[in-house]
Amino acid sequence: MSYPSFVIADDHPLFRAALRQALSQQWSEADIAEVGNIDTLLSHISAQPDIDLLLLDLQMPGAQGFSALIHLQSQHPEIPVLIVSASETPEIMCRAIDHGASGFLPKSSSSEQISTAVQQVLYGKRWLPENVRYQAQPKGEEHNVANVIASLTPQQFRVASYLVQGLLNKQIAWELQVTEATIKAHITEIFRKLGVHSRTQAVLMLSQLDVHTSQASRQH
Amino acid sequence: MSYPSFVIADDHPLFRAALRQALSQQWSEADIAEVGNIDTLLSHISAQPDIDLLLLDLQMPGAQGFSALIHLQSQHPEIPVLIVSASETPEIMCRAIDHGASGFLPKSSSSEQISTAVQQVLYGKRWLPENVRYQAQPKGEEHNVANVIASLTPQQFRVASYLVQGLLNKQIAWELQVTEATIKAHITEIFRKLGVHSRTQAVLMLSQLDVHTSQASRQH
DNA sequence: AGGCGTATTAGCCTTTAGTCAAAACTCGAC
DNA sequence: GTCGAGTTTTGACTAAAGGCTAATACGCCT
Repeated sequence: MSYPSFVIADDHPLFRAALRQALSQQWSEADIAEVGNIDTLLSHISAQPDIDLLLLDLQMPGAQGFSALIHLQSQHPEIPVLIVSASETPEIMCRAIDHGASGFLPKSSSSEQISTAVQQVLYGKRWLPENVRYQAQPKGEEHNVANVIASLTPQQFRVASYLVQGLLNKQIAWELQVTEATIKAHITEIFRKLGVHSRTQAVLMLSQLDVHTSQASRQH
Repeated sequence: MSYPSFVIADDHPLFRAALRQALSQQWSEADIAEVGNIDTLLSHISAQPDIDLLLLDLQMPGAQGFSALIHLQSQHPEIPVLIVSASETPEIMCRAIDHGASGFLPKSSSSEQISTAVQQVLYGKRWLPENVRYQAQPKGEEHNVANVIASLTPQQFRVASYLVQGLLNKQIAWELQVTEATIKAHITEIFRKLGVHSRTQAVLMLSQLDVHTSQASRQH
């Protein structure tokens, strides 16, 4: 692994650049890719599955909360994921670990801490901030919803992501460049897997996995 | 102003470095200071009040929300402040302007957009992202979801409660012993007060305030 | 080759959602 | 009392959602 391959998934170009800078100091020959949304991330992984570490932001356009992490773990369980997030609460960190992340890195970390964390995760170890110790979260309804999310196909997952952002079928169709009929077919299948019979109930279930920060739903 | 003086106030060392990088590309001779908390910022301003522009993060330890901005504006109204925040909602941007900020820059901005914004603010102009137009907040200070809920009439609140449980209009009508048309009228009014245009977006907003009690959505 | 799952789309139909204008009902103020 | 603002209610109308069947295409596996 003398030339590690990294992927940085974050919607802030400046922060991506900063992460790249921190990584390239330690691994000068690394292959570092940057993506700004989930769609691009999924496409990139499909085209180039040989990834040593994915640095993933929890708050990204196209995926609320842990849904992207869960989906990635089911589709590509061999890729280690280091969550990089502005959230600092131990609860969110442990939930990320529960959903398959290899580590959690607050965005307030210094360049040195980032290097340390990445190195630990590359060695196969788990990493959390010094003051946090892992503690399994009580598993309840969230676990069931997580299983459903893991069972969604990639395209179904994209549709679900837009669905839980409050978009209309017509808008989702435009975003994914398909017709509305296709979206309806996917949504019907998502309902079946979730065990619900209306859009509202689906949104309520999926939004359980949201990291409850302070984000308003998208306006259009 | 051939040698402008900047102050970057953000609690993320990596992001501070990225901002410094973006600024020094345009203003190679600039005097750029970095602070990571409000106390240091206030001390720095006292010692060195000759500042051309302050780039201020809204989420900083020592000052929740707009309090730091308000305080700075009252103590040093002559210092232009460009808010740099992860928040992307037009409402927060306009509230920042209302509290005296000279501009608002989402953290998702590119290096070029940052240069443009800083330049505009240095020229004394106001700056907002392209797709956002300034609009004074009509509802006074706080227009959050809690306030909207407080403004609902009793019947509207009942409808909202059933709405956020995933019930269909028909089911709500049955529960409240009125016709479906009545429920629809109430829901339209709830949308207006929430500022949304679809049931899904309303549910997303209202469920933000849900305590983690009755998670399971009701089935028919 | 054939089978299997995924993705896409169409057409047709029913149900649900959402807007608008307009009644009817409350309840305190004058 | 009655005036009026706010609330509650309703039907008519338009848009969106959702079920159903069926067809095409792509890749993957044995």
